Amino acid sequence: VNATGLAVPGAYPLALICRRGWAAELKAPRRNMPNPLIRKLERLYSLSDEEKNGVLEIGSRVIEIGPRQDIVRDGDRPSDCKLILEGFACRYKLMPEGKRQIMSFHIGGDIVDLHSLLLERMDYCVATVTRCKVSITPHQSVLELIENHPRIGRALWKDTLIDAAIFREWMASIGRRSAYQRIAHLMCELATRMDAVRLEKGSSYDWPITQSELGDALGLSTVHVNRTLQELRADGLITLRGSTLVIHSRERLANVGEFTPEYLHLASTDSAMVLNRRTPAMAGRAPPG
Amino acid sequence: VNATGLAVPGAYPLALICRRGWAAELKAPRRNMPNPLIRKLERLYSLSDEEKNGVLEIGSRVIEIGPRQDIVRDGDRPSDCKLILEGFACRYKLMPEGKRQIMSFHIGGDIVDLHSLLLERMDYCVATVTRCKVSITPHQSVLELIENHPRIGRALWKDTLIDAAIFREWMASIGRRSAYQRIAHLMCELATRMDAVRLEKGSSYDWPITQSELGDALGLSTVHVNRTLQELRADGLITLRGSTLVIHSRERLANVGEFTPEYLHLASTDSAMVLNRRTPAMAGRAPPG
DNA sequence: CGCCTATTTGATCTGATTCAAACAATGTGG
DNA sequence: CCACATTGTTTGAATCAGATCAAATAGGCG
Repeated sequence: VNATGLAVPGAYPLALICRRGWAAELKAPRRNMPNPLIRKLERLYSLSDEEKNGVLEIGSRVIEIGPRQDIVRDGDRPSDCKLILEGFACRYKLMPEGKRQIMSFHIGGDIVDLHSLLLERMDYCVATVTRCKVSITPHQSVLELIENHPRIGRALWKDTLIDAAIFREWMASIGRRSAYQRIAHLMCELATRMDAVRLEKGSSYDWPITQSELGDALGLSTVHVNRTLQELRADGLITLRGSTLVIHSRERLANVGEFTPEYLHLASTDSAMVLNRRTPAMAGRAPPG
Repeated sequence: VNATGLAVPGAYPLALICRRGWAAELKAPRRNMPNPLIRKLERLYSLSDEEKNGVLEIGSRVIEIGPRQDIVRDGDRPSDCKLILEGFACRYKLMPEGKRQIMSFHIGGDIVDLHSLLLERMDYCVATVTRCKVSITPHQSVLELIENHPRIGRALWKDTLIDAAIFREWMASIGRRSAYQRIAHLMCELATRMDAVRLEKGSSYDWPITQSELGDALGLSTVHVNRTLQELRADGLITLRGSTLVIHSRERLANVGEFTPEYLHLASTDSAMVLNRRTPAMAGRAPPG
């Protein structure tokens, strides 16, 4: 049952929120980890100390939510924003006849319903994929924060623009790439985004996404996802067992999936930043026909 | 040839821009028409006189661009924003092997590359569909404007959020609806948006989109679009001849395409509206839940 | 009129869906 | 620790929506 009082058929159960504490985690983080919102924002714009203090003063609370639970529902009118701290989540829409389209996957550092800050009514659902730790911040606090620190507002706006860029790339995938390419592309995207969070490039990744979720994300049937995954394995591109994905050659997989990271607008690809290389000369070029 | 100096194979020719005048059109509009940017913004938030004056002082220029010409290219780093005043435009991506995915269609009042205001590098192209009148405003001016009038920044942010909502709905269409439904859905969307601009609901619409463009927008082949259009005609849902679309029953077409207008977040569907209500005290605050 | 672009038609092929059932893994409670 | 339930993966067979290829029409326009 959502805010409108109507059941959403086929939706995941709504999360029973178990409160963990008020801001405690955020204000006194363990292991010298900076506040996750600050880390997120700093990947968009570097912040002044004053701005960072502004963020720290925000009253967020942290909750934990089990796997496959709805955090927000289509039609809801949330009064706070949710930031994923740990775990996997996704945004999706349910359509008549129970069809589902997953619109994006989210990992630590992603804000999943910033949409609701300016547009009151949700037009999609957000659900966890794995158990998640989620930080919840009242709209009121966010609005005050960006009122006092316009650059933070700018950073959040930028974040939603990157969101949109990812949607566009998915549209291209779903509309114009084969099943084989779509899966390869998605794997590259998520691997790249996970690399950006952990600040190093790996080849082994946490992959809690089921084949039916993959299908719903890529506009394919579960059966066909299964067979296509087998092809990818047979071609030596990946190993996927349990919930671990190993990418044997990132370059080959990217080639197959036509993946180029520009649309993610990671600092490293945009201009100056952390991660690895990238030849500026090649950036943004349409691949030669 | 784009900003990187490289040809984009398969792209439309880059617009040869014919300058029409500096701001003239915008400052002294004919027929008592308000400034189009103001009209656009007012559909998102109502503006104070001071804010309106701020908009009026902006130095925009108006240009005309012929049909099927690129306005901005993937990889470009524009230094201004483009607002469509008249005509049809679209955003698209080109992929290897010449495949194209159209991501959105645009009509008068739409800003097509607000993306570039905060993210320097374009990750998509913008092209005209028909001859267009386009207003061009330097980033610099827009940035100054929103610095002085934060609510205008908020309105623009909101606009990009609606953009993203439309992308999401398209993803759902392409990923999970049949060809028949996709076409019906797109027709409903555009009809609804055109109604919003002209402020009345009609049944006859300008439809300059070719079948091959339709296919590229919906992830279908031209041939299949053709046959599906014939089905829609045979079922008495539409008449499409020349560049005029007549929708015989909006309700039936919406049913077929599973179209509901909420995701467009038009003022009338979202409760917090523009023309009515709004007290100065509320300025900058989120609309009441 | 002739050129170019858009639409239409026909025939054929295939990537992907659907339905159904078996199998594997993981967890749960007794 | 096992029996059982649940959820996810795999397999096979039949079918279909939509793609592809190729060629014929129909419009629009200089």
